[in-house]
Amino acid sequence: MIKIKDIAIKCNTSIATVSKALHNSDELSKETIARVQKVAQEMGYVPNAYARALKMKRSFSIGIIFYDPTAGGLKHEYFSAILDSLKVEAESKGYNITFLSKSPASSMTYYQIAKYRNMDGVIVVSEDFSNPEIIELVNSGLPVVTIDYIFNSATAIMSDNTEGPERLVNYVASLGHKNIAFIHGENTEVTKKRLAGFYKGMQECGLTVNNDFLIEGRFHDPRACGRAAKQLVSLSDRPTCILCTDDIAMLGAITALNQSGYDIPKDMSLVGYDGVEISRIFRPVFTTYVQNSSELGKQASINLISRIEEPNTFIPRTVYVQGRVQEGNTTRNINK
Amino acid sequence: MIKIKDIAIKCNTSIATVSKALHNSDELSKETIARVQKVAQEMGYVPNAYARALKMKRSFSIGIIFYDPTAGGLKHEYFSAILDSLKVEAESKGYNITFLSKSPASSMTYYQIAKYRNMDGVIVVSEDFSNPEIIELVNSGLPVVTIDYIFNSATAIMSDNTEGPERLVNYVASLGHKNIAFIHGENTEVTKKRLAGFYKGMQECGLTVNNDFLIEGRFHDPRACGRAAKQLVSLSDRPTCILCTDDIAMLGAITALNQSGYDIPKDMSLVGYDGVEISRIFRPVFTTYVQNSSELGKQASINLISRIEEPNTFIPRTVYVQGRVQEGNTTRNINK
DNA sequence: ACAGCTGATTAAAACGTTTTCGATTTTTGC
DNA sequence: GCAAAAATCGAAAACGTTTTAATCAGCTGT
Repeated sequence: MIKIKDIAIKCNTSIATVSKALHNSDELSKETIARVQKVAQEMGYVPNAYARALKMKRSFSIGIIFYDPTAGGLKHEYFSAILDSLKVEAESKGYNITFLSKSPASSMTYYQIAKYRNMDGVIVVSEDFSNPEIIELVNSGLPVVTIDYIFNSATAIMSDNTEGPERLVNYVASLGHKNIAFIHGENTEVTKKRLAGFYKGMQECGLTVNNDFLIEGRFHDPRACGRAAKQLVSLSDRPTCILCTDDIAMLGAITALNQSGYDIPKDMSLVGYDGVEISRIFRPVFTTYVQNSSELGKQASINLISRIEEPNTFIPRTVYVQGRVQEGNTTRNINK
Repeated sequence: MIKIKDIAIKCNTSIATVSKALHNSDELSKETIARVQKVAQEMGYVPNAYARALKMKRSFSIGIIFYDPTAGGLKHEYFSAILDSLKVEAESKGYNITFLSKSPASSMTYYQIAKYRNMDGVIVVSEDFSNPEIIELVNSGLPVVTIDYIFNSATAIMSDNTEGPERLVNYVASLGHKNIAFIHGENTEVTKKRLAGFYKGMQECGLTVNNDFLIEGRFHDPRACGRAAKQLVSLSDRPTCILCTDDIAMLGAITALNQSGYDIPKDMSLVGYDGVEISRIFRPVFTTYVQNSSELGKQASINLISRIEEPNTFIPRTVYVQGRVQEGNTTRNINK
């Protein structure tokens, strides 16, 4: 392992000079810089990030906590997308990503682990923000950005759960649908926001919400959604379009309705949520609301890094990231 | 940031003693150890991994390279699973995971990045092992484990692509199928191995391979698989069971055959490959070969860590990880 | 009473950097 | 030609640890 000192010896100069040369310091002559850099190159010098971090008190690495006790299935795709974009953005600014995770070996808290590993900041994606360790971390003063949860002391990046249903309703209304059903998720924050968006959209389009058309399903549960869909089509006064809990659940609705002899979208229009891969691959392509998870990750990085690099101008803020309506073939234009 | 020196001062002792006390060194008296640890605890001391790594020349962190220029869709789920299990295993041994990735900012190679960040070892998951940087890394002497590719200088963890089709054939043969078709992928290493497994399985079951039943599709391409499936059912002498390229592709076969009025599995048995989430969620549940990607990740960690910790006893080896047949409902027992 | 132990502690070097500040040389202005 | 200013360089401290080797006090057995 060749180090700065070795270069200094070979160049007949001091380590201070080598360090400066490698950083193109302007208090050195052009010639020295060139000479040192050439030798460094020839000797195959690679700097040592840890020594550097120790001195500079900056590691240029940001930690990511992905705490999901339930390890929910769909989460993987969502998290992958966030991780990917977050990584790309951070790397483009010279930061790298390391996982912060509790090892059974030591009993450090998340905050301690972050400190231990000299993280410049942390991005938290969690299912459970009431975890005391997460709270400790957020309040520790270490730069933190949370995704899909708002602490008032940290910046939060939120996927917008109201705008989605609102826009979907507007879209299907524009196709001529008036009797629109909504198979929504369990009673959670997300569900509340989506319902609010649904009502908002209906109102905007001058449509009235039929309470029989509002059914509670379960997130990512195709069978619950299939049952609910069957229930809806069995109504004497039936809807022409059903917004499903999410794309995975919608698969159940498609299967159930197909088995009952309904063609999608001829006999019933179906709308999903999330825009997972399967919604694009499946035929017919799903009409759905594509969560912009890449943007979530990107925003998380951008905001965390600016928090790190400009600590004085920092005020915690909340960034809402919008998705887009994917106009697929599971919805029929009934205007024609 | 409180450090060892602060504890030493408070304890009226030397930093050497504190360091030893924190490591329960047996050259210290029980009393000193207890006293120091108590004070450290009270002062909220957290060690500094970088300083430690600098001195010990061990960082207890392992790098992971995920190089996938095509960013293929399915890859996400596969990679997530590997990453997850690899992480868990490494963490349980006190290692953490950091992403090694090329930042546009600097022009370091993967090897240099690994060195720069003091990685103890690296796990490589790549689509393209001919990349010169990957080769440089593997030959650098740094502990490396590759997944799904064999270099003779490093340990490789392989998912078995021959055993899968072989077992699937055996399974469907046990259900009474004799005329088995195989929609295979493009002409790649993986396809060659899977075809070999297919032939092997057929032979074991005393079945003959009908060349009309061998069709080239494309990985993860539902439409190609759908077309191939239609072609197969249009044959006068048609198969009773079709092995599809993979689960995603199989979705296309299901759709295509459903549209042509075929019921799965009554009129045609279908078999997938990979065992992705959708194969479990979809109804009917897919009969498929579940790749044991968790085991891949786990083995990668185990082997890398033993390579790191016992460098003398190291010999590069290849570990094959088997999957299992998921007996779903897309295959019919035609014995009955 | 003394050589030799044992057990507990610590001083100091080292890991590979960055950076401050002083020293030395060169250039500038007049 | 000389003082002042500018340019260039280097010594040394610091970042937070671990570890080797040395010190020191208190015992042992003769």
